[in-house]
Amino acid sequence: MKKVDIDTKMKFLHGFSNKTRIQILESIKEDEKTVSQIVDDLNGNQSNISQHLACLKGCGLIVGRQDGKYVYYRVRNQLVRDLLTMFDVVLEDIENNIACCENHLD
Amino acid sequence: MKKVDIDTKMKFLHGFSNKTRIQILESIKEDEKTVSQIVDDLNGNQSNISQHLACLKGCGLIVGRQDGKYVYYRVRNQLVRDLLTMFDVVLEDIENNIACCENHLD
DNA sequence: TCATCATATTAGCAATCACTAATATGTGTG
DNA sequence: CACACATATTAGTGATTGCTAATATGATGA
Repeated sequence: MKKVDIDTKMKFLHGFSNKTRIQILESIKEDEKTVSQIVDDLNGNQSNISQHLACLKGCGLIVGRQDGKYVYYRVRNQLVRDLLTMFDVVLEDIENNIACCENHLD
Repeated sequence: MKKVDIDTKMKFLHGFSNKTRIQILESIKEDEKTVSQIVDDLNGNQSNISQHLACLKGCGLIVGRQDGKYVYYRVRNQLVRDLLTMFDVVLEDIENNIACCENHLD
């Protein structure tokens, strides 16, 4: 495995550090969507969503393609999808672990 | 897979959103270390590192154990370790992908 | 070409975050 | 007990981030 530059890595990870961005990623995890579909989906503000889409694109997490007057965004590839799934897996595991190890005190 | 609350998830992901925290995680990914060892490792400030350790503990990513006058921290479990590895794998893949798809312009 | 719809960009402000310095707590040892 | 060392906590400040509203760009179709 090639060594990864820490600043590049932080730029990449920054994509996951905001609730709206995570919601966007989840919204388009399985199928591509237009900006307006995403805005509807999240009940969000067009400008705000558009900014976050630009951010996610900059992080390399999503890609967009123009089709007529619409722009479709999707998660870049299967690995990114796997990573999103892994978040849930690890978090669930941690929650169980914390629950079972610390509730002695109740 | 149980459904994961989005705010809990954000709290968890927040752990990965800062360079110092990522460096701490990498520093203790394989073996546990005392706070001062980590401070040395990162060439950091004791107060600052201590705050980030508290944050990472709050995120559920690391655990600490006191041994005499030292506190040893380690990554919570293998799944978290796997997630850290996966960051590198996915990022490397993305970098290659971007490199090969966008350098036509040069 | 003009009007309309989809998306992107910009500016300004409020909220959050990370850092430093100072101080407090806690633990072992003479 | 008193001192030294390891770690945690607090307060204050500067920097970064996210949001909204307004505006700009770009594409379609009458």
